[in-house]
Amino acid sequence: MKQLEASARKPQVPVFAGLSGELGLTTHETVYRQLRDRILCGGFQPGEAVTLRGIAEELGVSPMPIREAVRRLIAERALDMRDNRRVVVPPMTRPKFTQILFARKALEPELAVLALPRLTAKIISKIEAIDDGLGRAVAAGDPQGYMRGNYLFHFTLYERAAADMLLGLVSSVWLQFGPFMRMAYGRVGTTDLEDFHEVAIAAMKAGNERVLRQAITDDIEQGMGYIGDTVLGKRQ
Amino acid sequence: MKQLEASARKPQVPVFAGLSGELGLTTHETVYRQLRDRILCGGFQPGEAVTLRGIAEELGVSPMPIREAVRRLIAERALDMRDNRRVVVPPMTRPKFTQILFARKALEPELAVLALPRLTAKIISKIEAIDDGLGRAVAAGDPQGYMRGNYLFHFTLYERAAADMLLGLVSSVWLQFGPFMRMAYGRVGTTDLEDFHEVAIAAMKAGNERVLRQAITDDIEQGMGYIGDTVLGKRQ
DNA sequence: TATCGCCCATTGTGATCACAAAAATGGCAC
DNA sequence: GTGCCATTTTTGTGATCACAATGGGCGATA
Repeated sequence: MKQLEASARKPQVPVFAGLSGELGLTTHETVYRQLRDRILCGGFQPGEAVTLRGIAEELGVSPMPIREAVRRLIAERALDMRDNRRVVVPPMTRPKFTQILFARKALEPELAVLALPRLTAKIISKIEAIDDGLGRAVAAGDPQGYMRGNYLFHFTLYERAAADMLLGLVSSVWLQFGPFMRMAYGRVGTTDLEDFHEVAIAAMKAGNERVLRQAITDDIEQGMGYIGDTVLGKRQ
Repeated sequence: MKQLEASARKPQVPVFAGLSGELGLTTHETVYRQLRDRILCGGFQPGEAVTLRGIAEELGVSPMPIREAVRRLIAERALDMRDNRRVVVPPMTRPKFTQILFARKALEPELAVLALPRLTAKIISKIEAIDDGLGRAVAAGDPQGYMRGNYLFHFTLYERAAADMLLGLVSSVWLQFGPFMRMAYGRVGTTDLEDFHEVAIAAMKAGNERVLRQAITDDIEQGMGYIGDTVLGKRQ
């Protein structure tokens, strides 16, 4: 069973209304967002193969928009195309992990500091609400909820920096370690971690640049250290 | 006149032998590299519209591989798709310029330092040869030759770092200011600039990490400052 | 002459088909 | 039972067609 009846060509409207309520989006844009969300929240396993026709059938569209969405994710290094033209969720390696850690520490604290003077009380309380939900997800043992909350916490802040170009770089970096957060947080509890998010929120309220920068840096080092130790083994 | 005779379907071999001698490459990969090279070397003007069918006819292939190549370049922010679905070479803005400068200074010196212990005498002399050619291009008033040489100088070094993930980020950054180097270097002579490449090469030979890091940083600041002042006007 | 509205060309999007290569499968010999 | 080769299936790639929307150009009207 393909989608619909086949042979009768579907009306090729550029608006995709089948999956999400958002109108005005192209099909491949919707597909892209779905795949991206799944990667960021741990919906794929590292090493898992991704086939165009497979995703196409799963989402009920033709392989064409899948091709474009996957091609885009490959460009962002969220997916990897092997020499045999097979598309897979790339595995983590120690060198790659080291580079990701460096890039995060080099870019994200700056984004946070750029956002700081542009924060409003409303945005800060929104971030606080996200952090509360994150805490509940941890307590409930819900790794995907935790990952989504963590992502939203950081990017709700970073988006306020109005620095699209840097945000794009950081998004690409996050897409590359998404599947490994899942591996790390899926198997162990996370309640024993010190919460630098609280420190960061306090710094936002106080408008303290130095403390915010340090809190984000600490959060990155702690989170990535935890992921690295769990997935790749203790640092040598 | 389309490509070949049309109506007679072309044999859809995944190997593209029409444009470059490199075999084993898909058509969209070849197209991607061509477009990318043109962007990096100033073959496009900022604001210039890029149409799928236009490029397709120009290169003598169907619009399909163009779609994938353009989609990839959009993901790397080398091209921009407007709301009207028109694809253009994105213009430069002061905020974007500031972000690019920050990202370059945050990432490229590190790549150079990572490459340093992995450099061989052969690689260094290759980089020296590139720098010589670059000097000749400047003397000959050949902006595209200068841009290509400058690109090769930096990336021949960076590639030795064996840090693919960081290299990908930096590549994306370069793709975003490529068209503006052209605007800057196309209209004014570049002979009055101090040559930090020489300093960098000396540091490579001496294995001096600190000097190399500083030389790359200086080169970035000088080059970007020149581009910024020329294209965007003096800094306010 | 200036401006508004209509028509047509252009362009991106999605679907479908054809093809080649790689992977998976099955059968046959030993 | 095991290993190897031929066949089948799966998968990415490229081409072509159909469609909707945007944009430009032309003519009519005030």
